[in-house]
Amino acid sequence: MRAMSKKLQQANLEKKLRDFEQACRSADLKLTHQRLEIFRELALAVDHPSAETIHKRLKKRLATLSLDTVYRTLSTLEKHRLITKVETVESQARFEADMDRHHHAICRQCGTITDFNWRSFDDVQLPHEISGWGRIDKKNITLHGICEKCANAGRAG
Amino acid sequence: MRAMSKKLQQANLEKKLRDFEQACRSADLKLTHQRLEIFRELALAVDHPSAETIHKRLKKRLATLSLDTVYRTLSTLEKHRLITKVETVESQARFEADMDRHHHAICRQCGTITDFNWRSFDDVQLPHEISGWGRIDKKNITLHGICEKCANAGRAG
DNA sequence: CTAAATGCAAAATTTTTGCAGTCCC
DNA sequence: GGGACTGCAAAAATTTTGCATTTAG
Repeated sequence: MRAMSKKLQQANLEKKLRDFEQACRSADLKLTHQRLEIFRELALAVDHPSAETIHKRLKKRLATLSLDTVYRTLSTLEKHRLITKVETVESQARFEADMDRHHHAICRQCGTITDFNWRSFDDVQLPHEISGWGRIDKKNITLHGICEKCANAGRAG
Repeated sequence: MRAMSKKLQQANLEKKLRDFEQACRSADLKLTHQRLEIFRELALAVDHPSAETIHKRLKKRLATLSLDTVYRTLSTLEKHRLITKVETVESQARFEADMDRHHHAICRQCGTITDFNWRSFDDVQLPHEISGWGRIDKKNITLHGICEKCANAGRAG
């Protein structure tokens, strides 16, 4: 849902990686090979992968990478607010490296999570009913439904 | 966040239970003691409990109730759209029996999930960016932050 | 009666942890 | 070199499943 040229995507990824390295230094996190690759994989992914999925994908390049390192790394990066855990209804946790304000649409058929922006919503005031609740850090929308691809596959097959 | 008199709450619960029994009959789900009590516990709860929490609470009254029955029952009721799994970032799944449109505020300190309504949001049109995504069944807002109670506790202690 | 539901036990899945060795700074 | 990080293995936490028995309709 976010059109972007290949060139721009590449530049974007490189900036993200530079920012990541900087953030690790500031936070006294060591820039290990595994850590860097896990972050890069997540920054590159558009499907909000789980720890297991990231591990599976990296195994091809990093044969010795262990699943518990992936878990530990994701947990560390989340603690330092360099990545986010996505709120879902699934049993496996899913992650993203995009820390800009955005929202999610989840297909309950194929599980794909798609990002979208909604600037006018981001700035709107919350209803009075919840105004006394406390300090709000984030307001996320999650759409649930059936994506176009699955809807068509259902009709076809 | 939803003020309601005790009397109204009681009448509400009774209606929910009647509707539940009716729905079970229509769906050919047997009205077992356990099933009824699990639903009642969830309908009564305001904190969106996990399977384990429901089990713990019911154990006092239903000493023989097993945790796997709670899991199985919640799964069955969710499949029949009589309850919902709440989207969270936690590892334990949390449930609710309130099937009316509403939204959630989650405290990342104490984990409490609070309901709120936002009718004007429910009717608003989605941004163009996501309009071609597919068929949308639900649009949920989740607020993340620190609830008033935890904020005060932090300041005090 | 009969199909569905329960309880028990065991397994599967997902995530976390202790420890010894390795690697970044 | 020293503390943080990794991999291994084992454990913990969460959820699911097979099967014999019980129960609602």
